[in-house]
Amino acid sequence: MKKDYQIRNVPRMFEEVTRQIVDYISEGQIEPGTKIPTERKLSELLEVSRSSVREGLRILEMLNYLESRQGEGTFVSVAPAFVLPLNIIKKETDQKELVNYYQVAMLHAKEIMLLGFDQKIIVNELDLREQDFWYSFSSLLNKIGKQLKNTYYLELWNATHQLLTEYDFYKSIEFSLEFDTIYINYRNQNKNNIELILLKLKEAKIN
Amino acid sequence: MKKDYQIRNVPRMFEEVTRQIVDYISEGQIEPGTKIPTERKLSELLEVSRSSVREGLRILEMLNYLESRQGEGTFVSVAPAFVLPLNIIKKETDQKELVNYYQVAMLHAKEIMLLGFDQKIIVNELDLREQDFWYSFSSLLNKIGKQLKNTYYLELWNATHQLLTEYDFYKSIEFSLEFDTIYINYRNQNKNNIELILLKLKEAKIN
DNA sequence: GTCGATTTGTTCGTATGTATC
DNA sequence: TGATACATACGAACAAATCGA
Repeated sequence: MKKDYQIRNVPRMFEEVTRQIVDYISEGQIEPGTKIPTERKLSELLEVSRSSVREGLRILEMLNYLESRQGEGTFVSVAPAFVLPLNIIKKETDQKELVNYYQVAMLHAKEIMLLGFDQKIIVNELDLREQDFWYSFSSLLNKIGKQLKNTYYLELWNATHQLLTEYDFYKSIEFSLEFDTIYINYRNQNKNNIELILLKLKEAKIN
Repeated sequence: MKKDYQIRNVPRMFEEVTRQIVDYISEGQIEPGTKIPTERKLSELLEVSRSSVREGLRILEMLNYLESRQGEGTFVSVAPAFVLPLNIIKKETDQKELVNYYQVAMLHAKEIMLLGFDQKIIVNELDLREQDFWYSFSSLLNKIGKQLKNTYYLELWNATHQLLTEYDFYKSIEFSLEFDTIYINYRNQNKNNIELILLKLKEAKIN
């Protein structure tokens, strides 16, 4: 008699711990930066061993709910809506995976700019002459994206962009485009031009 | 002299453990389902304590690189490209967050269908008369998305869709649409119709 | 600048629960 | 039933970092 109809039916201590701590934070409306009880206190409060508490804390730390610092304590931080495993575990990766992330990034870049038009979001004071294309582009997207009702498009952009930067992906893209071209087209509300540019960028040749 | 220019400069054991295990898996091209050495063996091999090994394993388990089963062992599994913290830690959530995820989901649904057109992906044998709209819709997207060069759009759809289902979000959407409408329009390659339908769905009223 | 208290990081030994044969 | 292998869990101890008196 197999029980292949049920997976992970046994809850484990550390899962309970993560649940409790998340509840503690969200119910208590604890602000980011606030210190939470020490591992030993949590161990007493939740009536589990310190080891189990630590396993739970690891999970929350990795999801960016918390940050632990030796000698100081454990602090609440701002959890992202999306986590990219590659951002946590730096491993060897083939170009194909990165291209996939790149296309997702560009999809969200496009959505951010188009929604920026619709919601008439104006971006001023962008002086990035010294910076490279992708840095500037990301700055623009952040200025727009933060003002959108839905900030998840931007979150996904930032998560993928960070990954692509750390894996040094952009250098392998063949394209010739000044950032100003994008910036000016956005300010002039040339929707069609922007769509065209972003499409070309998305379909750019990768070395 | 403060060292605020550097965060997390001290690597911790469990981080080293995760890195090593990931390397072990990817370099050895270990197939999903394969058993990895026991915690005690890993502890000896990596020359760290059992607790540290376990903290590392927790991380990889949560990112779906691994799965541990008591009494059996720890097994390699297929890691996703995106992780949604809400899918791991079930906590109370306000509707606003879910709407954000919903819009991201719809963005990717649209991308999957449009790319499905371009790449002339044909979907047959879809008999879902007994199922509800979202189940059928997701089935269609999966049939198309799996055949795309870039499967990350589908991954993001599935991750968000799973979340929305578990949080029982769809019942709060006001819309009246038969799945057949979408299916027929896709088969007839009515690109404009599809775009229109998906836009309406994305902008649907939420209760 | 030193000392002591606090707190996380890490290790080890032991006991228990679960699956397989 | 028993034996073995393995993950789960606990608690005590010590190391290392931080902070304030």
